[in-house]
Amino acid sequence: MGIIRKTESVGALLNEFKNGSNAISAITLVKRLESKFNKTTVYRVLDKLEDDGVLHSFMGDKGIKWYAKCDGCSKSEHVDLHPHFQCVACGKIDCVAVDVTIPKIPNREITASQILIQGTCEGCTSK
Amino acid sequence: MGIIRKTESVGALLNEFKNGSNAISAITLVKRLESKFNKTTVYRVLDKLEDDGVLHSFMGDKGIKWYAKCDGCSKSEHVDLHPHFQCVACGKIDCVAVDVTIPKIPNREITASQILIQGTCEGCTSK
DNA sequence: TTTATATTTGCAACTTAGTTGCATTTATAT
DNA sequence: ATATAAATGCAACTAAGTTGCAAATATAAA
Repeated sequence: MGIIRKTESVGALLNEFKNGSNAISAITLVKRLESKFNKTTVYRVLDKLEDDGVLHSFMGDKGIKWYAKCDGCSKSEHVDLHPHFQCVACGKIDCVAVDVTIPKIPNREITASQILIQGTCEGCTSK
Repeated sequence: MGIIRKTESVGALLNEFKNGSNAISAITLVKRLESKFNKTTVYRVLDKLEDDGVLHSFMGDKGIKWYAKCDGCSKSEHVDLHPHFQCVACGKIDCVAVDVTIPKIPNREITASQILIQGTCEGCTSK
């Protein structure tokens, strides 16, 4: 069950994702907003925004949950099968629009894939 | 720093990975061996076996750590950049030997990739 | 074979990320 | 204006994994 009411917390979270295609970890959002909202609320609103197809989530390298704005997702269908890129130097993750072809695997039916590409981002390479 | 002594715990853990290319989650190993070894020991030995290139680890879907036997890894170089397949029905994960080509991304230097392919395995499809 | 010593182990306590139950508050339709 | 379902805050909890330290043990040296 997604968002039903337009509350302050929903606005605040959407605002965090307003600009940029960067992903933000759940725990980062909890910390950023902890003066205004309880962490339970943050986790719950993130959950609902994902249900609604507004955000999508995925697991980062250290077992923590990240969220990013959906592009072309709807309540009924999440098309966020794009890879994510994590800079091993600064830790930032963003969505990348490249297509990665997953080959068929004998005797398996593939329905989804989680691809985390790791390396160094532009800012960190030049340092 | 990898394994230095051949202790009972090392033997027990290696034994768990003896047959099959299946991955086993750290927490599963902790539970399987909890009558014989402390969980701290299990986590530490897994760590060392990874250092030695005997096992490799990766993150599963729910933020938990999985281990599998390395194939062609050494202490100095882990070549375990192969994808893993997780059955969404039974939860089992194994290493798959397919090659997935990660395209170059502008302004990023790619050093590694974590690919988790999800779907249904043979056993679960036929049910 | 004994001894010295560094490695390994167990234990308890801790950490981090996230979840749950429940009472209170609040947005929205009537 | 009010009823009511949804949203929130709080505290307590869970699950996976980590840390510090004292005790035990594998291995090399004598």
